[in-house]
Amino acid sequence: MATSERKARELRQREEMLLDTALEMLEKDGFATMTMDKLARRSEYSKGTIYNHFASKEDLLTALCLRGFDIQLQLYRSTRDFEGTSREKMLALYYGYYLYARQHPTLFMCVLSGQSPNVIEKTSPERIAMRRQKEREVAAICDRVVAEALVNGDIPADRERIVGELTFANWAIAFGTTALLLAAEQAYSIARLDQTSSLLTNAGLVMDGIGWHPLSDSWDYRQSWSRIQSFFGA
Amino acid sequence: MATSERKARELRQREEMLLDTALEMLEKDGFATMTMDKLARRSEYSKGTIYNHFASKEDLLTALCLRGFDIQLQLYRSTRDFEGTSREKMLALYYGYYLYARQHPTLFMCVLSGQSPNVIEKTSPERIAMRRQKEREVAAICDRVVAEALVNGDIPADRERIVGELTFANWAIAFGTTALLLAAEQAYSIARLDQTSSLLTNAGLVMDGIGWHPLSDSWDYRQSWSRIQSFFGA
DNA sequence: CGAAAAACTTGACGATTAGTCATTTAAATT
DNA sequence: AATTTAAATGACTAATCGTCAAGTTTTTCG
Repeated sequence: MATSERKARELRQREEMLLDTALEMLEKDGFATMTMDKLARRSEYSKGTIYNHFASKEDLLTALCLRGFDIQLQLYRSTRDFEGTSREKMLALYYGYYLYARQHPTLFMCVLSGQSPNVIEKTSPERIAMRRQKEREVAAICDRVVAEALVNGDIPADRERIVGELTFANWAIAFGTTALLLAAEQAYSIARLDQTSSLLTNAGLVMDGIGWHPLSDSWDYRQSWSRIQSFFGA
Repeated sequence: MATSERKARELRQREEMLLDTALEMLEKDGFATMTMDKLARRSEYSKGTIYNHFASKEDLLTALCLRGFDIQLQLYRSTRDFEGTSREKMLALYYGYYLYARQHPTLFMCVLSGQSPNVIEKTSPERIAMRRQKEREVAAICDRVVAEALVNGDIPADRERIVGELTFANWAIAFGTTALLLAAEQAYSIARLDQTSSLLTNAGLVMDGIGWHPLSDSWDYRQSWSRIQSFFGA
């Protein structure tokens, strides 16, 4: 059945194209003003066809969330080649997260609002499952860095520390800082330079709090930060 | 002109009533399903009258944000009478924030989504100003606790530390932790006990990272946490 | 190849929704 | 009591999501 395979591939390609278009509209005008009718018009397919791909507007939103996770994952995975201490590797993840949020603020917000019950209810079970899968993949990458640090002894094992707990703490400060800065930037207007600086500061506080060596008073993390920046820049 | 005063008072009362009703509907069904028509029907006023109070649905959303800030502020202010170290006082603010998010998850989310450009654009300038004002009040309460700690010497002054920076770090971890837990609770189902425990942990990490004395290895913050809990419970 | 069957596409349509505004109703003033 | 002022109303418009019967294309198979 070569034909059916080709069909499936074409469907997948069109779905990507639809998501490209939706993303474009989204990046330009936000989610509220992106309508299914406009998407139909711009993609040159009918609304019915679009509803063959997405069960609802919320299902489309979740499909975009998946893209968000993919971007995040790609950035995270690219840090594999980054050389440095375990703490620097974690810092690279922070920076990747920041880049993702900066370059795709709308997707970043989608991932957040896509968690609300109202969206989940109207999303197809398949996509919900995919979302969970990707979330797990993201968490796994952070877990790996934390686990390495625990094995190395970079994080002291004297207090009973669970990997998931430490990952969560880093995730929470990264998310909290990024989300607040992003929101503030949109609402008021905060300089971009202050943003990465705040993130570095907050990341440092949590990792110092964990006791993740080398601590910030015995290492120049501003320099690490620059190194990470040029790593991603290259 | 006693009559016009009475008029103004009646208007204000009705507005509160409308917000009560909207909040009820919101807590039950979420923002998307709360419609102005339904609000009109349930409040037994016409749509036109409702639009005399709120310039748009987004304006109503912002009015609800203001309520959220009021609840948060009330909880924060109530910690004035809480006796303890400066770090315990900050911890009490964390707990107040948690209570606010727990008891009014929808308002909590409103405050977040109410920052989006799309909402702000459609909100009346007066309410935007009120929102900013309340944000400042919340920040001021945190700032006061941080400033006290700096004066006390509970936070070491050796590194140059700015009050706003430290407030922001605490805010970011409190917000990040709470928002992620809340979202996870709604999407999957996470026990409530783990939630306050995570918040205590994360708060501890940041404050240890700041070097906020007494550090967590020389103080039992679980006990402080219980004390705060019963303080709010009373 | 050609006809029947299966799969897919389409856009008009129904049901809702945000927001407006001419009309009606109530209140205040003189 | 008449006039003026202010406020409430809900029918109406435009826009939106999602559906589905009718039409079109593609595949299958004798």
